[in-house]
Amino acid sequence: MTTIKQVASFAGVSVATVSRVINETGYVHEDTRRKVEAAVKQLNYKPNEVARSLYKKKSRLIGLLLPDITNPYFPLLARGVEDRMQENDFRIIFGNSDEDRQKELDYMDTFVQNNVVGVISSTNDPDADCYAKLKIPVVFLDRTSSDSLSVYADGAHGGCLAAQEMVARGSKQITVMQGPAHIRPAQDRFRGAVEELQQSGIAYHVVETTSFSFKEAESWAKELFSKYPDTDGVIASNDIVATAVMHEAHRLGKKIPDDVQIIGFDDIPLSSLLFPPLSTIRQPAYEMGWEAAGLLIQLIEHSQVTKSSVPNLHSKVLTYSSIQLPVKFIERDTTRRVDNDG
Amino acid sequence: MTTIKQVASFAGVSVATVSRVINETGYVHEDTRRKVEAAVKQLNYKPNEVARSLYKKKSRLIGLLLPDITNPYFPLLARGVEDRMQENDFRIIFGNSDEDRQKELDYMDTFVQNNVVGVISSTNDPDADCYAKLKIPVVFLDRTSSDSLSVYADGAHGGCLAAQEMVARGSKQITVMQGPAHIRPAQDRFRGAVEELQQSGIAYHVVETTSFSFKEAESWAKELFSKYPDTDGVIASNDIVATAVMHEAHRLGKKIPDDVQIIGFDDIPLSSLLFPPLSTIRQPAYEMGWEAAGLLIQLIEHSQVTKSSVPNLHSKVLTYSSIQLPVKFIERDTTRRVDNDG
DNA sequence: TTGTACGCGTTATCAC
DNA sequence: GTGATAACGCGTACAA
Repeated sequence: MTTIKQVASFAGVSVATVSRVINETGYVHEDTRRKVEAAVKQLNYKPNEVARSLYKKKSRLIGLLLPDITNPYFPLLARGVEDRMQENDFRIIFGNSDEDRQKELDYMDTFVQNNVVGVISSTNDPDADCYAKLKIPVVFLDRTSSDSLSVYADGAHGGCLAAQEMVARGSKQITVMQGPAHIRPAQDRFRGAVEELQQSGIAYHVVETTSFSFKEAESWAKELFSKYPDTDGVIASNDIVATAVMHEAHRLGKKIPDDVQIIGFDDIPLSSLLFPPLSTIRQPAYEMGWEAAGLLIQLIEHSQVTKSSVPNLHSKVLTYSSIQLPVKFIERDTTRRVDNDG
Repeated sequence: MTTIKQVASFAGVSVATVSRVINETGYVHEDTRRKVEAAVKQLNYKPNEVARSLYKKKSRLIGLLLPDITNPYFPLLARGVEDRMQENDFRIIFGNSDEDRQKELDYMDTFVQNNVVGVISSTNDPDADCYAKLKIPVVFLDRTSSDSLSVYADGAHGGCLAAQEMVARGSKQITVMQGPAHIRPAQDRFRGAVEELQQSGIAYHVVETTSFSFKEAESWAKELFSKYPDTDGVIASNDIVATAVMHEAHRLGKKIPDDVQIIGFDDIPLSSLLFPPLSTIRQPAYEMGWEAAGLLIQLIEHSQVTKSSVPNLHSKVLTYSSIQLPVKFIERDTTRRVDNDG
């Protein structure tokens, strides 16, 4: 690897001068600049990011922590983050937390040990110590915290929407699957749905679930139809769970959507490929990742930032706020057309 | 962030001593060790990886380059890599290449600029200059190169298997979808299938495809059934394409598997969730990632490595070789039971 | 306009 | 056993 020193001697100047042309800082004679640039090109010199990072105490790296990239919801988020970071010349140190506290801590440690300039995390506990102690900006993705900046979808409204659409399409005996208790967004959408149902005075049951794994979802689906056989509408906690419900309905010979309507949540790529294609509440996952990255970049670039909760009106300071993205009902074929209302 | 210097003065020793106890190198009196350890704990000292990396010219980072994490085949690979790396205290700088040469180069550059100690890449051109020039070990994942170490699945055999199973289940008019020309594994499985078909003397047609995107796959599926309406068996280039074929067959009112059998490739999580669940050739993606990471770690740890192609029998040297993992036919419901052969 | 010299936090090589 | 100290590659005062 060529160093700045080699470039310097090759160009017959000092390292300081090379540094100046590289970073476009300070004066440098046109001729010297050309010599240096020639040397850089010829030696194919690329500055050593590690040395830079050590000196400046900041790198071009950001940390990205997601629960599990294997869960089809997260790759979209990751891609949104990556694309925007890439465009802005930031690179990503990536890790899966498995919602495991220890792994989360380990990753946060190595993030700071590697001088990352910011982190994006999808954690269940945004108020955890490891984030509070951080001296670099953090953006929570798909999760919310009152104290920190977040990018998330409007889960409550999503749940509400699901309930409305289902009721509008004639379901009278609705069962709502309640997602894992420790996952905030799952609870938000659950509450949204339940509140809407209560207001409309529609009968509903609740089935509790404790994970988003398909295997387990299958057994909750069985439980659902055995406990509440009259169910004619299911609001699932996400698309994976909805898929399990579809399978079970299928197995029981129930017609979808005639006997039972199903609405999922997320709109993962899978959803449109099912038979019948799944109606669902779409979270704009890619955009969420994209926005989170954008927000973090802003935070990084204007380091002294005031959070919107405490706007400082006396000094010219940029204020940033959390971003809530809208969700949307995606009508496909596990719900009846509104015309056909029963 | 606490530095080694602060730990040193806190413990009343020199930085050298602290370094010794941290790295367990050289002698250090039991009492001193305890003092230092206490200081480390109290100050919550974590060595600065960047400084380490600068001095040693090697980090605990590896580069992982995948075409597109949004393609459901890749998260499994990524997770396999991540899990094994995590266990061995390596972290990952991750990027999507989109099969784009420039992005690939950019990522490789930043990998070396950040002193990564190894890279795992799923590239279409393992013989590219940027890999040859690398002074650190590389493992190609899901792709092969004669000159370099790879971890991949036996695509040719997979294609052959698909053809065998399809023929054994009575399809007489088989159409094979040929995957993108620039993607080696796709061509391998295609060739495997075609060779097997030729040997068995079975009639077959070929439909060319140029990507793995579902949108485009839909039009090829249409092309398939309009050009070759008698097709009673489809060997798809992967599960996404197979799904598109299922959709089209569905639309045309063809019964699966009675009128037409379909076999996919990969066994992505989606496949088992379709209706009917998709029969496919399973690539052990997670294991592939896991193995690639393992191989790379070996390479990193015994830096002077002889590739298996040139075994050096005269000196005690470890030799490594590429790893080919077996594929497997996963019988689900888009193929008929063998008993029911037509 | 340019060069010298120091420091960023570590590790390793010496002396002591 | 332990402690100075010179690197690692870069950026920036400061001097020239």
